[in-house]
Amino acid sequence: MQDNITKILKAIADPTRREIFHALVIATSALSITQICGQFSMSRQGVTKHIKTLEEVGLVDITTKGRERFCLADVQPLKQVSEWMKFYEKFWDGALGNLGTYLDAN
Amino acid sequence: MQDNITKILKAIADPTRREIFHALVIATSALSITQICGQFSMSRQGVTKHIKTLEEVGLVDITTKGRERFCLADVQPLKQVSEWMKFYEKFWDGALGNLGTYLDAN
DNA sequence: AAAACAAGCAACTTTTTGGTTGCATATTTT
DNA sequence: AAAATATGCAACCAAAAAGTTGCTTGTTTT
Repeated sequence: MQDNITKILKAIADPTRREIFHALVIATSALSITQICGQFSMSRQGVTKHIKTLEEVGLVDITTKGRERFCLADVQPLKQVSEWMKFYEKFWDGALGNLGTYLDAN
Repeated sequence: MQDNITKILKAIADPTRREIFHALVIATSALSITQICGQFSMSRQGVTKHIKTLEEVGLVDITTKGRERFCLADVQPLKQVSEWMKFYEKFWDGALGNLGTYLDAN
């Protein structure tokens, strides 16, 4: 299909998914699907789908406990984004950042 | 419409756009639309569209010179992504985000 | 055992996105 | 001035994504 960094970027490119992810990161404990859905105005299935795509890229881990499924955020995949950006950070301070800085540094 | 960070993330979530952006960042000078298109197998209009969305979020600056339009990469917008991620970097080292806390608590 | 609850699956609709082709316009070049 | 070049614009198409609703399955609770 597509490469990993693309999938991760697509996952966080959606505002609802960023909200869900954020809610999970700041949560003091794992949240069940229903608990998460309760925080959004859209349908349960809509939220569930978003959680699923987050899970697929590893930004959310899910553990089943009885009839409930508890979600936890995992920031690890973001490292790949960070890694991708690292190259461009070299150009942070060049006014319009093109090669100059890069050549100097290498 | 949508907020800025969302637009920037969507822009870089597409692999072709990341390629175009990268080509511009490492270019020694501004590249014309045709020069950029030459590097891709898809149609000129396809590439042009991608360049346009990159321009809309500020990742590419364009200057017209006669009948040509020259493109330069601008990494600045990526700072917003970096900024967004900063919050989550705090959790970089918790093995699985807050899973530890969760397991301990049960 | 029946009712209530948590959640998944599947089908379907709408919108967005990635990509195409054809045509128009302005600028060079010959 | 005619031909060639660089590009934009608009319409169109196909595939993917976002979101909905209805039904099913398993687990608790009463």
